[in-house]
Amino acid sequence: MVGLPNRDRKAERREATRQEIITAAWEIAHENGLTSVTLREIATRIGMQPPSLYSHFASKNAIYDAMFGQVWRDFCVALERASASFPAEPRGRLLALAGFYFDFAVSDLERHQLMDMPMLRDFRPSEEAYRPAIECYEIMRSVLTGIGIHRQADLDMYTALVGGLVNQQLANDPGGDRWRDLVPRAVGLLADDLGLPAQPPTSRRKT
Amino acid sequence: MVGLPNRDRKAERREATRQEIITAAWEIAHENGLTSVTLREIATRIGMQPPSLYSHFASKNAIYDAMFGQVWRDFCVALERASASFPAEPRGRLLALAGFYFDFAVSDLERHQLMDMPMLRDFRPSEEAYRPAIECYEIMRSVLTGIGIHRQADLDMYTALVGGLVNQQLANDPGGDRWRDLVPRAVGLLADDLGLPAQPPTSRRKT
DNA sequence: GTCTATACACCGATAGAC
DNA sequence: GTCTATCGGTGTATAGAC
Repeated sequence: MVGLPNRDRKAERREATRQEIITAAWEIAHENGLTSVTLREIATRIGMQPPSLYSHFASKNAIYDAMFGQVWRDFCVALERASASFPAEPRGRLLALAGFYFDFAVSDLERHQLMDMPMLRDFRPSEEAYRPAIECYEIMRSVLTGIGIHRQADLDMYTALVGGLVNQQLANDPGGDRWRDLVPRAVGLLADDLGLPAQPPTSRRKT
Repeated sequence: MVGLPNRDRKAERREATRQEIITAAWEIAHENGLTSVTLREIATRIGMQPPSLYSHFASKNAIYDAMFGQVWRDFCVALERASASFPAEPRGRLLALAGFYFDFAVSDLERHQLMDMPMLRDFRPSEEAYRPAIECYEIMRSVLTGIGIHRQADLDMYTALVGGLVNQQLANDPGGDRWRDLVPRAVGLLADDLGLPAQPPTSRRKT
């Protein structure tokens, strides 16, 4: 009896090639900047002719789109995993969330530009690629809600604060710690403003 | 006696043409984005052939350079003029400075991108064009110093805070007020943290 | 100083053979 | 699915006539 193969080798090979293309695109982005990704250069790196890429992606923007979706999925997974270990205590939890986002964003400029900045003039993520981004935002919001941060104005203040630190770090001290070191202080300011309960003294023996 | 003309009409005409070019470049930047400025399009708008622009600027980046220098000079003048009317009282003065910068930055996205963001891949301002930017920074710093803000970490916190609000406003609510409305609150937080004296009650009759 | 003509190096995308 | 060949377009910049 001739059944269907239980592994679709063809589909696997196809997916592997798509990944090769995306990986090469990230390589170029990291070396020469996000806007320097070209079909020619991708093709050269993976040993193809440029037109062959159209067998796997409908256009150059479709490649950006796949990159966008993937990094947001990555962030989603990393955030969900990390948030399980965040402290339960509100201030510690807020600081952990801010620090996690800061470190993730700052560790890869081009990724940050694709995820959070409108750098590519005529690229708009498809609805499908945007879905993980929304999912991510919901996870972050649920963490903040759990701390007691509900009002939109408070969320806006939080995003401006953390985003501002990230941008200054990337723009003025890439690879350094100048604004990273300000994260606890900035989060503390916000926590005071929001009236979060003061952090309990750490590892005090029971009295 | 044949003297030198007291007005150099030729030089004046030349300067006027340079200005025409720069103005056209800003027009394009505002309509289609900073990176969409091309020599072809500039030439078309002022009724020239593209190569003719090289009689006035050595390269496309030289045009960006002139734009960069000019907007920073404009900001310098505006800031110096406005700061004369800032309140003397520290908290009011800090808020006035932050508000002034916020409004200036937010009122023109492309100008902000040229002044404060590294958007143009292979454009680095010349030393001459950068000079007004430094002068500006010194004016801002002197205002902050006058309030009692000296430490680098405090200045860094200020720039991150205000810059963060600006970026969120431009990215997520262009033309709106969502983050503009948070400026007083954010500045208040920072003022508290720095221990600035509390603002006196406004327009209290003398007692 | 402005023009015409052109060089040169790219780019994304398509057609059609194999 | 990959190739070759090519199209039609972008862009900056230079040479030389006027």
